[in-house]
Amino acid sequence: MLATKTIKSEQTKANILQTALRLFRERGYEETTMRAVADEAGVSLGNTYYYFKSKDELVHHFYAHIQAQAFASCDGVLSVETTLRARLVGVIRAQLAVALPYKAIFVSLFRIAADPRNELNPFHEKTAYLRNPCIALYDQVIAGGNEKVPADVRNELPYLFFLYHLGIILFWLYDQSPNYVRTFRLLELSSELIVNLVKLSANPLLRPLRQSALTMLAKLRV
Amino acid sequence: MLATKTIKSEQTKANILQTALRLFRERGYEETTMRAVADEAGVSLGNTYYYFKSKDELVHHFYAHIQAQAFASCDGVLSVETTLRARLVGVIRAQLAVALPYKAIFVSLFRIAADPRNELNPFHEKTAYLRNPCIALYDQVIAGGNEKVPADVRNELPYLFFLYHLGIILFWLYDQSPNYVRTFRLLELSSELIVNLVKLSANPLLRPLRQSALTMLAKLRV
DNA sequence: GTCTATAACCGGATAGAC
DNA sequence: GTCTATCCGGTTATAGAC
Repeated sequence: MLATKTIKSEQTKANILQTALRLFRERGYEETTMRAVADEAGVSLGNTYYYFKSKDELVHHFYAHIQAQAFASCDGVLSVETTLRARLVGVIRAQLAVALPYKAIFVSLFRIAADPRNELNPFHEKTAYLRNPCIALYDQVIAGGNEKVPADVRNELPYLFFLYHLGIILFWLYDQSPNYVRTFRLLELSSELIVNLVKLSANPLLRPLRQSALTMLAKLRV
Repeated sequence: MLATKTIKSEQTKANILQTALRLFRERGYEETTMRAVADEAGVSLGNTYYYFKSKDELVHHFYAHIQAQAFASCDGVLSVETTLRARLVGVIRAQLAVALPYKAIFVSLFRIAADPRNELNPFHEKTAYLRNPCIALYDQVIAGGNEKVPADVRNELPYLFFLYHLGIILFWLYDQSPNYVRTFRLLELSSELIVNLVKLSANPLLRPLRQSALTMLAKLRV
């Protein structure tokens, strides 16, 4: 009896989620009303809210799904590329590629995740489980590359690459160009700049600049 | 007769706006309902919409109000400071000082203004009336400073400073430290870094890096 | 033709009955 | 677990007063 009920509830929940994801895809996020999700899933509005306490929560399930795909795709890149730049660009490209078909939904999600008070923002402790693997990914990016990086810079780089990757995503969200050519252009050009800057950071001429940059990062660390 | 009516309507409009700004301050943006604005102003909901066709429009007035104050404050800075760094830091400090008492409102607005599709976002054409004077301000910052800047860099710098200033504000929105000490620390340290980078940009050794940076900016220009 | 007020719509979210 | 009924707030329609 209990088992039957549990199974049924899981089916209902899965049904609602699948319906919602389909409608998000077909109509976009804002155009998908909770009433429409309930109707199409063949349940009541109240029941939909019983399983998902907000419309946002439906989007977060979708987001988690995409994340898993993206990380799998990055593994492929890291096992092939050997230069720092190719690995960095490859990983970001792989993540973008997975997200690309769902841009409209990511834009909507950003609205929630950008809120500093929202526990889903990319710097909140509650999203550390998402952020830390991502930083670890950029550590792998550097570790497997064949460039030498000064030790002090090397320490900060994974987190800086994580920030860089957030920046690219931010740009993408605002990018209105066809096929997001501007985003990919930015990625190509800025990654070259960044990798060159990393290489140059070992140069004595840039030592004072490098020192004050590292000091700044140290002082801002929480 | 006509004049009387016009005057009365202007008073009504001003009354609604002042009430809205007060409530935004007291309760925040999302917590301020249009019904509350109407109630507190002693007019009907319909009348509020007669004068302001959306809640966003009230926000535009709020922005304009703050910017006018901020610019006045910046004038003082620009007539006193002579070095590029002091002018840059002074102008950003002045703007932050004006915005400081309204942080709660800015945070709640950010959730809306961060949305690329929302007309309140800082890159939207509907906010050009705020953005362009701001870029012009940073042009003044550079023009009145006694540092020499290579002409090609000089061209891009006002917009880059505008982006930098948005970055500082973004950091501020997330900053939970008492009196926003982290934001001011970031401002001090990063501005020094940036001004040093601008000075170094004239150095022949950095010419390739500078060139590719400028090329990137040119290619990304819409 | 300028202004004000009331009622209603829409969609996200909740309460409480069964 | 599921429903119906309802709230809530942004927005609109409309009717009419001056």
